[in-house]
Amino acid sequence: MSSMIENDAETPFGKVGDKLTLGVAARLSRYLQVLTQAKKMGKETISSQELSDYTHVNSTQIRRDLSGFGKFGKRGVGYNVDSLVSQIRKILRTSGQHNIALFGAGHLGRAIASSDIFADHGFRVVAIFDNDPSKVGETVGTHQVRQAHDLKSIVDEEDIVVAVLAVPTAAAQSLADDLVTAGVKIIFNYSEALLQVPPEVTVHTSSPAVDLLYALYFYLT
Amino acid sequence: MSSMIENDAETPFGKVGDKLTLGVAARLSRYLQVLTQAKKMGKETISSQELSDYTHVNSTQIRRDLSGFGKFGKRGVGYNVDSLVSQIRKILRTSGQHNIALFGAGHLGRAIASSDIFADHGFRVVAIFDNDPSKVGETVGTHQVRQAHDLKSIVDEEDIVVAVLAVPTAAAQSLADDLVTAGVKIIFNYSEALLQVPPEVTVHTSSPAVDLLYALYFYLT
DNA sequence: TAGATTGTTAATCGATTAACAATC
DNA sequence: TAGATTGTTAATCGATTAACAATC
Repeated sequence: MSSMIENDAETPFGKVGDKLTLGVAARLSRYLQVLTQAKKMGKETISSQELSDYTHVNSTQIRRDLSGFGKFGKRGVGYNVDSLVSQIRKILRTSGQHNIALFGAGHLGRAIASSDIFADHGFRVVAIFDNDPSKVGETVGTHQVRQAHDLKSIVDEEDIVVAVLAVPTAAAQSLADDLVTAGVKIIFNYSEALLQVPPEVTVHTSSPAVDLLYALYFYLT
Repeated sequence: MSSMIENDAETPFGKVGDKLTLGVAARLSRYLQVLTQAKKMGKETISSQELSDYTHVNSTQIRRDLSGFGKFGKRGVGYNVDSLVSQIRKILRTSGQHNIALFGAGHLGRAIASSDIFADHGFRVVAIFDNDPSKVGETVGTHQVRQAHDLKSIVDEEDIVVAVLAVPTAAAQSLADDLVTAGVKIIFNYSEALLQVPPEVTVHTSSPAVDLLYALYFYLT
């Protein structure tokens, strides 16, 4: 009945002790993205080759990554989309619900609030903030825009783990400071500020242009 | 005067023949992102350790990546931000201007059109399209929203390399088909569709939630 | 059965890192 | 000079891949 892998004296591939290596965790996340999309499109089964086409990860590596955690596939058939989604969620320990606070009720904030991208992966926007008095009180999605004061009590009450910053670059650092004080551990930064945070806080800065540069390089060569 | 690296019999690190390896190209792109932000903030010099703090890439590796192309740094001082930006752009062959067509004039499209994220890296939005008649003709940024017909002639005339899709998921695949026909080679997909394209076309699907899952894993463990 | 696709091995290749001399 | 930081080496470690038996 155990879906855990025994920890022998030898470390299994792709893992260091209990933790996944960076590479494996990143790839599993990508598989999850494609699987979630595939599920929405009604696909019931997917092969490692199809996953490879969408993720650009070699199909052997996909099978290898997955087989390290169990025999999830059926030879001659492929992987069941539904069950693979829940297996990977288990491995990544992200099966639960995670609460997000969204900062900034401009175009980007509204786009995020009305999108499924976070909801599909178990992230729920529980509060939207903006410091522009003309926006406070407006309804965005199912939330009313609030002013961002007394962050600490809101973060505690709503059990907020992640803050998404869709604010102007000039406002980002001071907001980040407040968030750190309030105890937020993961900041998802859509602004162009280089955020300074203590080591226990993770900042992920969105960078579509960087992704494009990368794609362009391989197009140009 | 040559800024090129000689191609000896032995392959230099991080390169396969003429081309960068995937890893090096990805990391150089990330350095560029941080450098561009640092430049905006008025920073003139940056050390490999600082770059490491912002990119989470080991500082030795950063020095190694860079030193493969020349001696860009100054011992005891660090790297000049401006000159490193132009060196990396040269290496990635993305010094020039690249034209983008943006599809979708909703919240996300407007957020993209009014942002500097693409402009800062030499990408210029040259046209915005939407099939909603009520949006056609509206002004977004400096452009008027157009209807997306006769794509081929627009792509040719405006020399469009990249299409950015900020359209509803249901509309994405048929638009992608039209773009492929029109000769677009890179599609940046913000929808949740799993796009099917021929092998010569690159699709990059934006996935903030996946990035979050990944960050969350390391927070939870 | 025949065809397809997984799970796994074994070999190779590239990434990563600590350490330190060079030098600004 | 003293302190800082680069450029580079050498060793290790993890990622990648082709190939194929197992089996659905």
